[in-house]
Amino acid sequence: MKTMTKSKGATALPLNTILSGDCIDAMNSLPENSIDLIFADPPYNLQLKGDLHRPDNSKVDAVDDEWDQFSSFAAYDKFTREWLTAARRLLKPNGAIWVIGSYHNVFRMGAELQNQGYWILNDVVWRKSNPMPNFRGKRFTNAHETMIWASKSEGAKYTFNYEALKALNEGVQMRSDWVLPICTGHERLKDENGDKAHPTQKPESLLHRVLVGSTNPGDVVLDPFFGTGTTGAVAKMLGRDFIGIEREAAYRKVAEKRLANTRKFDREALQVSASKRAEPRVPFGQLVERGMLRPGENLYSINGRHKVKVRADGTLIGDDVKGSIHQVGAHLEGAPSCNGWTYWSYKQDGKKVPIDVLRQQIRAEMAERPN
Amino acid sequence: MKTMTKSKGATALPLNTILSGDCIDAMNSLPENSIDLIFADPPYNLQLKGDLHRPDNSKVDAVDDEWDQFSSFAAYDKFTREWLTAARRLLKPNGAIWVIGSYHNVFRMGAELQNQGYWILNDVVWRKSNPMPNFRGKRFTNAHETMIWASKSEGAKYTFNYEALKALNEGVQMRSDWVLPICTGHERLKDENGDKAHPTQKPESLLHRVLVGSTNPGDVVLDPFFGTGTTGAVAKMLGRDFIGIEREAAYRKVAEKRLANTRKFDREALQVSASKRAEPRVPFGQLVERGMLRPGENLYSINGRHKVKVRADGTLIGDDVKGSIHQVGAHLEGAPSCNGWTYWSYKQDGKKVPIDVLRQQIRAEMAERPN
DNA sequence: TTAAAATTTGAATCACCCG
DNA sequence: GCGGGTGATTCAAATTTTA
Repeated sequence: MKTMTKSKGATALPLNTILSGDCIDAMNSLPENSIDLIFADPPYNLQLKGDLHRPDNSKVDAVDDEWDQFSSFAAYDKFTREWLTAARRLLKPNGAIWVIGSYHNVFRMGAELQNQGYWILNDVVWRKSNPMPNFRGKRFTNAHETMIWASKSEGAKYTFNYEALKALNEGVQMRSDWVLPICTGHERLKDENGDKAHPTQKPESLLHRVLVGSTNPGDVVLDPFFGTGTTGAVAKMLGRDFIGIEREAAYRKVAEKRLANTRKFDREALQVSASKRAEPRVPFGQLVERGMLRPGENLYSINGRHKVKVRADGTLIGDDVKGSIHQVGAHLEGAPSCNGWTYWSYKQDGKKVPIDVLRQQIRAEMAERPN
Repeated sequence: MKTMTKSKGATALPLNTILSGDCIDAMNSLPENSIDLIFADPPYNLQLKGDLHRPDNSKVDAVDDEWDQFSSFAAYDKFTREWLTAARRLLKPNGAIWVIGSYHNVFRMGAELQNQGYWILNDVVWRKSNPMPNFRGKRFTNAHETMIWASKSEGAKYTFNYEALKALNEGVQMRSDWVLPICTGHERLKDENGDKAHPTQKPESLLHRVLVGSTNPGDVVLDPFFGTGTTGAVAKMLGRDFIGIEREAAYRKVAEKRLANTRKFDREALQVSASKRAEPRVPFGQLVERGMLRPGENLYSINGRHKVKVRADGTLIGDDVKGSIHQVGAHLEGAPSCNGWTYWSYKQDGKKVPIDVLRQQIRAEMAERPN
């Protein structure tokens, strides 16, 4: 499945592969403005002091790997500054980034994102339904992690599949707090000894929501701290291309095997609920041109308080106002704006019918006979 | 109720009073190592641009007060550095601080806390049960704010009333995410015109949990951004002493009146703080995200007459229909409504199993570990 | 008087295309 | 790049009004 396509000038993107080595060097080897989304789960700089034991004296298998050790905040900040700089260079102008962390590192990442000109869109809380309890009763159960979602710069046109996320949430808009279980059971990858292959493997459900919400099929997703490849696996399932970067050979090996066993969902399943904004624009005048409404015909406001006349050029005229369906509606309601399509009705057989019904008819025809 | 006690050397603490003026000057006028807990709700530096209207065209009453305006991140950082420095000087060696903020400012506060040698104990997420929605469908509903709880330094013996919090949480240890409603109704203070007295009044339930958890009766609690005095009111109710600092005379006036009407150990108010637990809603999309059902998988109607496919966003697609599990079921049966949970089954080992079984599984998980 | 329906409101970095 | 026109967009809870 490895591919080298979507070349940008002289350099091609190593799509659907895992690069080895230092993530900053690897990122700098890729062409600028070439990535749609970055998901980054960097070392958390945990600063654990000594071992932690449960009440039964069993030892907690803490994250004490060498890669998570930084000598100081300054060292961690330098690392953060460098990889975020490399990441920003890679992003397309309308690309975006997600970073995930805990209170140990997320404030430093968030501040650095802002310092570099990234524009924060949301912070999203992953609320774990089954976190590890606080065994000593000295603090609150650490039951969440924080993600930051940011565009490359202020004003960028980031991807946000609002309707798809709303559908995922059964018709209510998605909030900034996501309740999802941690990665356990069959999904949790094991090494040859049967121990967990990676200490902080993220659940696929988390990446599913991130990728459905902020990418489209065919987008290129980069994960500079690939680990055992959750980002790549979910990207592949969802029909996105991925690039992983991972320093540790053991993690790369587990990820390669995982990806080989991952299958893309079928095409139909990848279609998601689309926004109305994606529908083709229909000028109101077309209803008049097509004879669906006649010049001189009356339109009635949704609240029944206003009556206006259609003119031959597709504008409306009322007692003291004329203009487009939107302008006249806004003026009559004293509102800053008005969607004329849903505001006005015409009379058919004595009954009021919203003019939006006529727009639907035209759109249906367009779908049948494109052009 | 004003008192001047607990003198420290030559300087006495102005207990249970509201100091006027700039919070940094006021803090510097107080004796060092004298405060048990600081709760700080500083300006968030929202940087709002134009107006925002709801879909019904009503205008959102934005937080555009002069006190929330900063010229740059650098200016905001300088402000943060200065007040956190002054605050740290005031704290007793075993004292602690809480700060609250949103993604606009909380990362900068968190980083500065760490830089100054404060030791972060938890970040706590206030999940709002009734947040303002995202009206334009451009981002996730901003449904939470973040609090950081930190001791004066690493190794300090901070106060944590584990058992009291566990009791507040129906016998389960308190987690780092708190579901509480925003401040509305009778609790929301009004000015002479009947408008809200302060744009960002915090709910007493939030402060109740903070003060029960991290102070003891008789402790001195300082709030350098006192506003309309929620911290003071809850402190008084709980038998803690408070010191407030507030720049705006209008807020001080409202707070003084509020405090005069507040009584210690107000049973009724304590009841209010107990949060209601609602029946958990499980969106169908979560079954897809969690991998319990896979995009592309078939669902079968209870009568065996219909077969549809699951999509990645948790909607269904049939021959000529798509939508939620409920919408598609209703359409296929020609019914006005349909409970998709009981209407659809999936196949497991060749046998049809109602999807409601999967919902029961998730509900069971949630019931095991409530909140 | 009571229940139901309608209205109000909340720390918000909240369009996009075309000429 | 700028200005103007089109037209898409909300959830929970408290309060007020209507039936």
